[in-house]
Amino acid sequence: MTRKRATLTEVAKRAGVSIATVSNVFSGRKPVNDELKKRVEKAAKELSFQIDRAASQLKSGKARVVGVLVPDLDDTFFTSLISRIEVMALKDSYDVIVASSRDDKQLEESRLQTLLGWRPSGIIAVPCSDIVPAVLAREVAHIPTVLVDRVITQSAVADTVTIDNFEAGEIAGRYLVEMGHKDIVLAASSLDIAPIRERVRGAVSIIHKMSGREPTAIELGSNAERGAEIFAHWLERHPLPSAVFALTNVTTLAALTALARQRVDIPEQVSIIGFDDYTWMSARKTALTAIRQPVDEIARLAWERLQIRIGGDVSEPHPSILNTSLKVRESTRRLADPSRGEGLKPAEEQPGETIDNAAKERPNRIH
Amino acid sequence: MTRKRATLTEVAKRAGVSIATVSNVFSGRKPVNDELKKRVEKAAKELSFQIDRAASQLKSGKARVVGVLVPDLDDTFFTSLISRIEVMALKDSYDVIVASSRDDKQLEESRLQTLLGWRPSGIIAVPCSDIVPAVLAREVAHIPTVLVDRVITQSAVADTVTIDNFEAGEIAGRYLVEMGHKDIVLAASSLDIAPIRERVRGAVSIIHKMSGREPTAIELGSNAERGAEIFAHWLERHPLPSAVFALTNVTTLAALTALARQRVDIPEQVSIIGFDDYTWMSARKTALTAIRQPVDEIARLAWERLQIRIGGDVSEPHPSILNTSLKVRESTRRLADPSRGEGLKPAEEQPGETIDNAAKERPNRIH
DNA sequence: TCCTCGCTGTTAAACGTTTTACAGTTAAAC
DNA sequence: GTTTAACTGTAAAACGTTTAACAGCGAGGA
Repeated sequence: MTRKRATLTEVAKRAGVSIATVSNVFSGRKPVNDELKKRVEKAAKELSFQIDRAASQLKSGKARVVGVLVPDLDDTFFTSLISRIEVMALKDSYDVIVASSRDDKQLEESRLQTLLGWRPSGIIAVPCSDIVPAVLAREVAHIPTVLVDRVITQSAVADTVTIDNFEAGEIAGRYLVEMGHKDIVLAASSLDIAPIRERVRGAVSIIHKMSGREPTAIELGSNAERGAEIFAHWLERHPLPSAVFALTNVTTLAALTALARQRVDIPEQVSIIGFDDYTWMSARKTALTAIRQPVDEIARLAWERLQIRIGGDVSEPHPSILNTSLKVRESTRRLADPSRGEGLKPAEEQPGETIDNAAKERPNRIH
Repeated sequence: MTRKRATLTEVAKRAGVSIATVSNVFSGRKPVNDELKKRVEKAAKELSFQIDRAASQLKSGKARVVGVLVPDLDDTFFTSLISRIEVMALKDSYDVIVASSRDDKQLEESRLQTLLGWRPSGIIAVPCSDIVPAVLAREVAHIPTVLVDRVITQSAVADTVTIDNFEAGEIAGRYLVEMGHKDIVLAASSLDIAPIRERVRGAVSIIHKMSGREPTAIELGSNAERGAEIFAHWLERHPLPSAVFALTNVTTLAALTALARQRVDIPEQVSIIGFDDYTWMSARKTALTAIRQPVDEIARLAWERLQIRIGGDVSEPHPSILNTSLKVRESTRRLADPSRGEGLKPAEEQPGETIDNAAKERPNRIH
């Protein structure tokens, strides 16, 4: 199986040049005579030679890898983030090492530690809790780091890219109240997660301000199936709310599953706003109205920040905060007479219409 | 930013031992006196030292990385594969480098080439077409390789893990015919992909055998949105079929989206069988009946084969073929009188019931 | 003609580990 | 009391690159 791979030396010998020349041909650091270059390339091809990254990295100290850590590789939000990061990484010829912390603080530390062993050019991490991993906090001065999504912007020790979670809560809350909803349930994953708390705060505050009511927040965890059970259980012992606002894509799934199991009609009996924007949300008779996170933008910005840091920038940690938008589709119904709890039309807006807050001031926005 | 990281030598100096001892403490290859070990560990912690993988790998030749190549990091099937592989990799303390070929044969080659540059312990690849990437074909003798999913088992140059695609087609086809469906559409991604052709073959053959009818196969590509448009367009110029069998998770989404846009009721007007089994499929009023691929099993087997090869096994390429099952839920309706094309009950089986072919002979099955 | 310069190519010294061969020390065996 | 064996620790040689430093050699300027 393992006939040893060709080395610089062998290629050099075969092409009748020094190893430095071969190295130059591959790295392009110094010009090489055309005729020699041809010979080297021929020899390399014949031996199917390829630079050994370990050796290259050891000597040069440069890595051309980034480590990406996420809390869950089964969560579409994180994988779509990874997908986009991989695209930009390729463009700048970096490779990507992925690791999942599985929402486990301890595993997070150890995964980060091994990631660091690669001496990567940088780390993009979605922490699994508010508190920045100790490894990262310690190492942040030595390695470019960007924290994404689950972060408290204020206290950050590194660059961050997040959405305006409070505003996301507000947008959904406002829309729901405007549609006449009063009895609203907030389907959170876990209130231990700062961004989730922010979304709740945003929704609660605007709902209270506009309607004087207090929405109910329930925690469904970060597993859809279990979340569905919890929610179903909750539904059994409470009167049907008129609307549900799911705060993550997983709780969206959980709520939808529970509602479907109990044969609750959407939006006739219960309106719902989901979180994140995925194809399956439109692949239904009553397409889902949802808060859309700008995943592309998040990934782009994270990569941009990382490159800036790799480039040697040592300025203060830079927080980027992006805005979400509401994709209005068909899962929220207008209640004609709020007090009666009954209405006519499913939704006023055109399906597909977007209520975008893009025009509003974007604090800390790059450019 | 980049104060240099501590090295073995520095730790050794601080602990007052030789670098060999420090190395032994970390690798555990040779026993080290407890008192010394303590000293070394203390020194290491103080310097927040961590073995440099590049150096380690260069010297030892062992990598503890595997490269994983998939055609699309936005496709849940592939990411769930990666998720499971990452779990097993961690268990055996390997790291995972991911790369996407974006269904581009040329990119596939180059991604594979760079992957190889890491001198990984092995490669797990989902090729983007039938023909095995040239790099891999050339290198397969030197590096443990497992090909997954999109593979022609017979001609494989390396270990393969696939599902029985023909059988998957048969299962769905048989079920549909048994439910009284005759006018069936096969929503394929691309007939250039061997497994898809097999699924089509399986469905066509059994449908023909049982009902004498020929289903129509249409190609929707591997992008859900575009697929939806193509299918919508097709629907406009053809009479409604009584059932759709979607052959991939993306075409499932595409078909569902198109059907929803045209306000077609499922299963009243059209029955549908999807592919793959994801949470969103159950998170709907009429939960989706679908062919389930055993993703866990696929990942487990792929990893197992890889480990066997890494262990030095040089026997003939080993094909593993897994069986799929039909998750019967609510999206297929029984047609009472096939000729009339109208029926009564949505489905005979209990929702959630599984028609499993597990008991059948499993060719080439491990164990 | 001599000197300098630009252009290419080479030599050789690292980079931070792993690992072999060896040395020293103590315990067990005879 | 000597020999052996069992343990631990160390010195030093790689691993395959990158990258100074340097060398050879025409050409152009003085």
